Amino acid sequence: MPTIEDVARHAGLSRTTVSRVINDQPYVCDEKRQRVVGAMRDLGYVPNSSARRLRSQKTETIAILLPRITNPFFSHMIEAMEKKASEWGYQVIICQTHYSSQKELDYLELIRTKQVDGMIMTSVHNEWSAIEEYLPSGPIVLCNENIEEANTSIIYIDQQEAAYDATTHLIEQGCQKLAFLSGGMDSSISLSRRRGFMKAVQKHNVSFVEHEDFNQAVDVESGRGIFQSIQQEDSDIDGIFTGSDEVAAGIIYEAMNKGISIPDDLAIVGFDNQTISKLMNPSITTIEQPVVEMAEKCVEILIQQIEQRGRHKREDYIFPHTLKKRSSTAKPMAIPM
Amino acid sequence: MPTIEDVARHAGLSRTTVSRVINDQPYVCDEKRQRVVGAMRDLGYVPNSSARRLRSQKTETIAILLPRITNPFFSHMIEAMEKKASEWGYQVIICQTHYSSQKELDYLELIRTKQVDGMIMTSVHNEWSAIEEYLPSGPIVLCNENIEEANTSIIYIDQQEAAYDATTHLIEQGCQKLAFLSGGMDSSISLSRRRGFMKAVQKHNVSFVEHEDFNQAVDVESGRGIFQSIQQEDSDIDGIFTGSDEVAAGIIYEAMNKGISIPDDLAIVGFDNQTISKLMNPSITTIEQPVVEMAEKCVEILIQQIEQRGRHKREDYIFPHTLKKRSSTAKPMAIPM
DNA sequence: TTGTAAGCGTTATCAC
DNA sequence: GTGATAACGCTTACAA
Repeated sequence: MPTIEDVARHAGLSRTTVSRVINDQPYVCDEKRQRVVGAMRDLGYVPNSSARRLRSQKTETIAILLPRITNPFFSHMIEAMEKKASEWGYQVIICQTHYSSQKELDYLELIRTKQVDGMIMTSVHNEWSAIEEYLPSGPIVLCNENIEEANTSIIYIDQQEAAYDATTHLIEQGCQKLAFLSGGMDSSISLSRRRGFMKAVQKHNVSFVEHEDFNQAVDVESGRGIFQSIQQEDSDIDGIFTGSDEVAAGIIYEAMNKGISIPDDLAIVGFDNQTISKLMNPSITTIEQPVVEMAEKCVEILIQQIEQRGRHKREDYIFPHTLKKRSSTAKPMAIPM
Repeated sequence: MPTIEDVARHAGLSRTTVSRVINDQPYVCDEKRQRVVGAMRDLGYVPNSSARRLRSQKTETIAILLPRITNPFFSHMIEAMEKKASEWGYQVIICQTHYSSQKELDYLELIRTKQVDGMIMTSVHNEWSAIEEYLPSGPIVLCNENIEEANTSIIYIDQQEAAYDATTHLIEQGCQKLAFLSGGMDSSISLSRRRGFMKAVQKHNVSFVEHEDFNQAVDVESGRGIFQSIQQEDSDIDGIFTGSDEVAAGIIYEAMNKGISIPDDLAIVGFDNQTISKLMNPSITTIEQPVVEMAEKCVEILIQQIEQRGRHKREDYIFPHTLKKRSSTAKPMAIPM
């Protein structure tokens, strides 16, 4: 591997001049510039990026923390983030926490050890106070979760309002007894959605059922399991807010197998407007988030913070959501309210 | 940010000794080891990884090239790769080529500029001769595509055999006129599958239809489009090999809308055994690949090559595939053969 | 406009 | 056991 020194010697010039050419700086006359370019080509020179990083204290790399990339919501988000980052000349390191707070901390070390210039967290599994410790090492921007105490910029949709809209829709369709599913008791997202659900339920004075495993609804399998337990123990539930298209798909799949009619016997709302929500039969009513726009905004903000240096105060970017009404809630004799 | 020098001063020792402690080397007495550890803690020291990279000529990072991460086949593959790499202490950079040969070359530069120690390519959009140029810079392992000329290790399933099995299954179910869909004329995967399809068709002397846009079948939308064109121009086709569960889902979706019965009027085979193939109604007959095992093997081989240095000769790792028979091909009056 | 030289933070070599 | 010292390959004051 030739170094800048080799190029300089080959061109009969100094390292400085070569460096200037590499970095497109002025103060090199055309003739020498050509000589350098020629020498680089002759030797097949490429700048060593480790050396550049050490010298310039920049990595042009960002880390994205997420639970699992196979969740389509996150894979769409990452797709857009990587694309945007790449346009700005940044690399993306992917960090799957698999819902572990320890792995989250391990990955946060990347910013302390200067392996990345900045970080995006799409989920948060530690107390904010623990994450805050890393802020002095470089910018961290949140995308998706809205942590109240967080003193850094955040991108999200109004989860409470979204859940309220979805729940109200179920009620408008004539549901009398609801269930609220979520992917965990502790996440900021689940908490907000629960608030929205409760607000709608209380406003319209509709009853609802709670159950331990309603808070473990994360994928198709858990959706299937929950349907079975509902059928055995709470078969009078006639409307479910799932918080996930995959969970909704699992429930619908199992319901069809058992001959339960969706939406007549049971109406269901998903979340995220994933491909599957359109393809299922019946198709799934769901909440759409502008993932791509959120992802792009997030990368822009992060890179801007990286390039400006210094500490940045919190700014909230709240994106709009949309209720996509489809067959899984289209009760024939819905009562207009 | 404290440096090793600061720690050394704080502990009243030399950089060397501190370095020995950091790297768990012998020849440091217990007392001084403790002093160093204490100093590191006091100062909140973390080793600077850019400096380490420069010094050791290693990045502990690998790049994974893929078309788009939103394709579930690839997101499952990446999930497993990242997990495995992380177990070995390696970072993963994600590189989406979006099917562009130029972007592929851009990302290959990562290995020349020593930003990564090695590389996994899950798709190939350049001539092998172009990619070969990068081999001297570091190991590149292929996972998924089987390039004949490639002089590097490869992991794949026998695509020809898989397509042959799927096509034979369609024929066994009584299909008389088939169609072969693929995601592009030029990829090694499409070519192998086409060979397998042709082999089955010729062996059983069944007819088939060719059409320009049958080679542009990449996602749900193109599946829908192709169904429409088939219905207009080739409505006597009664069996389709799609090469993709998403395309199959698109066709089924559209067929249901148009009142065409699957599999009675039209049987369909997908590929990859994605979540959606089980959930669609009718469920999709498909070919399963052991993605996770392939991904893990691939990372192991790559890391092994990285840590052994030197040039490695090609080895082929061929994984088994399985035909998952489901409703989309379950013709009631199938003729056993 | 060009070159000299001093680091960036580590680790490896060698002498003590 | 321990500690100077010289790289690793690059950028950037500062001098010329």
